[in-house]
Amino acid sequence: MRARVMSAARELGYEPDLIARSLRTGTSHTFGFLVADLANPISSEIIRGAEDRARVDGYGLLLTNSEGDPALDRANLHLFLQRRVDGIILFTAHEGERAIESQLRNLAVPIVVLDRTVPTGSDASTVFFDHAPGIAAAVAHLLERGHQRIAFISGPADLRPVRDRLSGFEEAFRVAKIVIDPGVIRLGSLLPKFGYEQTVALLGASDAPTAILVGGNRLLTGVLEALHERGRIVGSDIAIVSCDDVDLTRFYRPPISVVARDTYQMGRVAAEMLLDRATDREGTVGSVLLPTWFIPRESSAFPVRVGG
Amino acid sequence: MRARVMSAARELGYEPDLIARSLRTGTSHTFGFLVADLANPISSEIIRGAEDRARVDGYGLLLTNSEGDPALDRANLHLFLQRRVDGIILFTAHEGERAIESQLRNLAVPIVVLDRTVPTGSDASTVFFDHAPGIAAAVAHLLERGHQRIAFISGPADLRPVRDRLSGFEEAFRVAKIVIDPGVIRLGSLLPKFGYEQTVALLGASDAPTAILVGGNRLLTGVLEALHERGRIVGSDIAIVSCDDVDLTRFYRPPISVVARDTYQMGRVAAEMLLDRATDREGTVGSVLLPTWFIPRESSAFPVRVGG
DNA sequence: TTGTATGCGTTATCAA
DNA sequence: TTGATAACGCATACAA
Repeated sequence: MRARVMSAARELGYEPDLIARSLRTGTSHTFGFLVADLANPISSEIIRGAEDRARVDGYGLLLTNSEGDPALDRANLHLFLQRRVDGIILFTAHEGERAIESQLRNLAVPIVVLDRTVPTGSDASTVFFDHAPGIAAAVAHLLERGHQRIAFISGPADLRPVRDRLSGFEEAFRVAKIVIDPGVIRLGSLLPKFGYEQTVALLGASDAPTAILVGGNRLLTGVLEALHERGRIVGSDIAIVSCDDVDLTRFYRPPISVVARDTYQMGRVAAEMLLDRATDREGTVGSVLLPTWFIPRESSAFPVRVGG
Repeated sequence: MRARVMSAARELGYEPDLIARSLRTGTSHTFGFLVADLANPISSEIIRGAEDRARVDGYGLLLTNSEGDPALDRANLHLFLQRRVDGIILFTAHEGERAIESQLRNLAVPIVVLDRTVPTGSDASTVFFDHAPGIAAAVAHLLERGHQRIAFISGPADLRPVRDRLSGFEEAFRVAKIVIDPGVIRLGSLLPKFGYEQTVALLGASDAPTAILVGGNRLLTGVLEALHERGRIVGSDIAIVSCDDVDLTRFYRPPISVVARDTYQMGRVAAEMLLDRATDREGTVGSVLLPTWFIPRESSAFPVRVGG
């Protein structure tokens, strides 16, 4: 009797309507993914990981890109809720946005926040990268080669990855028992323009650094542009270490040393955490810390000349 | 009377349920975006354009990545239909997939296919890049500098962008009244590995090319790897022209000439076409052709030595 | 096992 | 203008 219905359904080309099913069951089998900077290759990798993992369990990904605009973040988050997504992955540009934080407190659905600190009391899950050790290893590597003045260019000081990288930077100096000249620390923005400006400023100073640690993958292009303009040769005139192992760092001549991380895995883990909470498998709010590691390459291999 | 309801709604924190609305109205305000290679920066740019445009009209983007697997493409397409999306953007890895093509014939929703030929009789809209002129300009530029043996490495011959680029390549030689040695045309795959293998083979031949035209942005890393390995210097030992203006081509030393295109715009246009059909504004099946252009840089600037 | 009724939260229709 | 009611397509609960 059941078989007759099935065959009739096939004959008529019946397709279940997932929207009607969602209305009835209250589960949309969809996660919202809010990303602030889709142009960053890091973002696509995370999305790829999350989509791969979510798809296995039949979940789809609703993607929005806010281009770093907090108002858009807020609106998109609101839309996710109205669309009755079963979970949200948040990869915002800023931290401590009032409107977002209030959402994080009384949330109707599971949320995973990526590499951003969440306010105490919110029950959002988190996935962090452990930036400090990778950076510390990079700085130790530079110090070993005789660099004394190592500049650090990175984003706004209130952003968790920036704070984390800064603490790794400071830690390495502490271990080496060397005092940091605060003038070499340039925090402000993760955009290429900032990398360019700060590099120009650093090179122009009387006590120019012999090495630059670039704390953000998009900063690197700005830094390189400035170095090219001033005729500095990476890997002999100046040592460079960047963040994230992208095509540019791998295939630049000389290859550029980086602090690497597995962004695809971050996406997978985030989706996994949502699935654990969305389905029945005893999911709860949690936090995962993923490693970073230093990959030395030619851009920072040369020993610095003493006195130079 | 209406005002009283509104204020009560606000007081109770009422939020319309978009799923219920979808069930009733039959419109989900969602587009499905099927991409085959999310790891390609080109894909993210297209997605960014489409999402930006769709959002303005209140449409969301449901994203799936098939990693070039036709079976996944098919499954994802099917899921889109069950989810009652209002339109679909298709950016597949292959062309002429049986299962996909049959979907394209009797489609329930508007579809826009990106840079792939659709079977005659299907009423899918299309957005193409006009690859040939950009490539032809690049080849003309190389011929002017005295290059006689210009290799062309690109993807599978049945892929529209590859055919299109090949025809631009051939056209430039025809105009210059030079016969192409078929041995320099290497079609097969758009992946870095293929670029590496073919470059190694080309360099090893007795009549090695003096210039390589790289027909696909991901091929470039493989080509560069092979050149580095063999100690060839880009821009003096050999001329290089690649496709797509990405970070690597802009900041490589010397900067690499490229055939550029506006991928963000492709995304915008695709979303626009779907919106025209999804809403009432007289949308119909159409086709848009977007330009490509040649950007000469140092990697191909030097004149080739006569006889060399 | 098989059939029938109810409700999910909307929008649309029709009466009052 | 305002109010009551049906229907979108499914899943569930209950009756036959």
